Amino acid sequence: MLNERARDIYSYIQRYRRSHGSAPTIREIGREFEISSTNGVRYYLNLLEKAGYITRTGGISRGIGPSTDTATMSGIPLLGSVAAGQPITAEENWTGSLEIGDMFGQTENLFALLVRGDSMIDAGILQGDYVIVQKQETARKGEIVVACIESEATVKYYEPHADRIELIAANEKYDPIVVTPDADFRILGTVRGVIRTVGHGK
Amino acid sequence: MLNERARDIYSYIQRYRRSHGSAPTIREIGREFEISSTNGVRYYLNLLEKAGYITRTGGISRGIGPSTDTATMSGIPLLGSVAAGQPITAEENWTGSLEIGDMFGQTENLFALLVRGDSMIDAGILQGDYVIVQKQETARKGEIVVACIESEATVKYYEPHADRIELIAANEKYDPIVVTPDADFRILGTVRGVIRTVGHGK
DNA sequence: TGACACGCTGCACGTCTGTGCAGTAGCATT
DNA sequence: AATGCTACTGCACAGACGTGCAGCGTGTCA
Repeated sequence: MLNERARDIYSYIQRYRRSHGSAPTIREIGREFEISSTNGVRYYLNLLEKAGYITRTGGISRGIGPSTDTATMSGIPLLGSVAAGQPITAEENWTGSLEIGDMFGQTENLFALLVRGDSMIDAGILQGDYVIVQKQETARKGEIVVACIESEATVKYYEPHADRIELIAANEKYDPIVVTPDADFRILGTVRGVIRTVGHGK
Repeated sequence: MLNERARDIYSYIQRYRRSHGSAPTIREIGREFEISSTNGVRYYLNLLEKAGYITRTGGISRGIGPSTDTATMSGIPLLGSVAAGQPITAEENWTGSLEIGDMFGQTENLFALLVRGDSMIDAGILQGDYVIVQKQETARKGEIVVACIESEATVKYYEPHADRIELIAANEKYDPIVVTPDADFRILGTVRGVIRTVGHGK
């Protein structure tokens, strides 16, 4: 839909807003991307507006607003719920967005997952909670990871051993899952936080 | 620390930024609060800046930024931790702010509390979690409330009876607290959510 | 009753910023 | 060789916007 440079500019606008609290000006964007004419930038802003990534208010300074359809907003994308197939690819499974901002540090590689099941109940992660996940391929011993085994995503404690990896639930009802080196196993990320809403269905 | 009008203006700035993606201009704030002179507004902006609520970049339009110390940001004010004296009055005990946005519906009467102790562990609320609390004087049976008994704030299940109120912990180690009608008891709000960050101290 | 802080008004100035119009180099089509 | 699209350059203009300076009415504390 958009070319790479347009997406870079969109990303820059988001980052700028996060750190400055306001959108950048046309000239600031131009300086960043070495576009000397304001109309070079306006060309891209028109693209972004037509594609629905931003809304613009004419005539006023820094009139670049977020898109109106609630999802794209800012925050952390909400990608679905753990225990489905293997989502985690950003555009698909986009079921909304969590507004968390800088609470978990850099939001670049973060996303949220809705937890299904009670396997992490002793770690205070209940059914219906959202886990905030940092996307990464590795993890340290004892961390809570979101992993993909045989196309199934789960949340578990990560316990690597010399010849195998154990994924341990925080619930006595469940036995550890032992992963051998030849299994179809991949770490999707490590859990960095938990968010829960209680009451009146919300 | 700040008077009411200054806090109203701060709140307006936050709301404006959320909906427009940029901070308001001095004149826009003036229009909203019926302050006809730009310097009437600047007077308050100086207060807010000195108090650390905002940072300002001189000379540029919409140069009102969020405060640099990560906490205050926008969102929900963070008022301290449960089990202290009796905080919950907005200005005092303001130890930061959680960026949650619209996740819990209207953020007007919400605030966050850091949980101390393990009395709600079976409800998935652990030590170090933040509970999101809706400020209100009443609660329904079975809701998790933040209540103030004899100047002590606690988080418990709310179980009213004809002649007394019971506050029940979600931990077998603790017995219910029975509150008689003549006791010094007040509901501060009901718990609407839980947020936890895990890993690397953050 | 004088001094001083608070919470503004009013205005002029200069810079920041979005907009409109005109033009161009490179590339792919036709 | 002409056409058209992409991705810009360059410039001038008007209005948006922050800043500085001067002044004023009200309340309070001494």
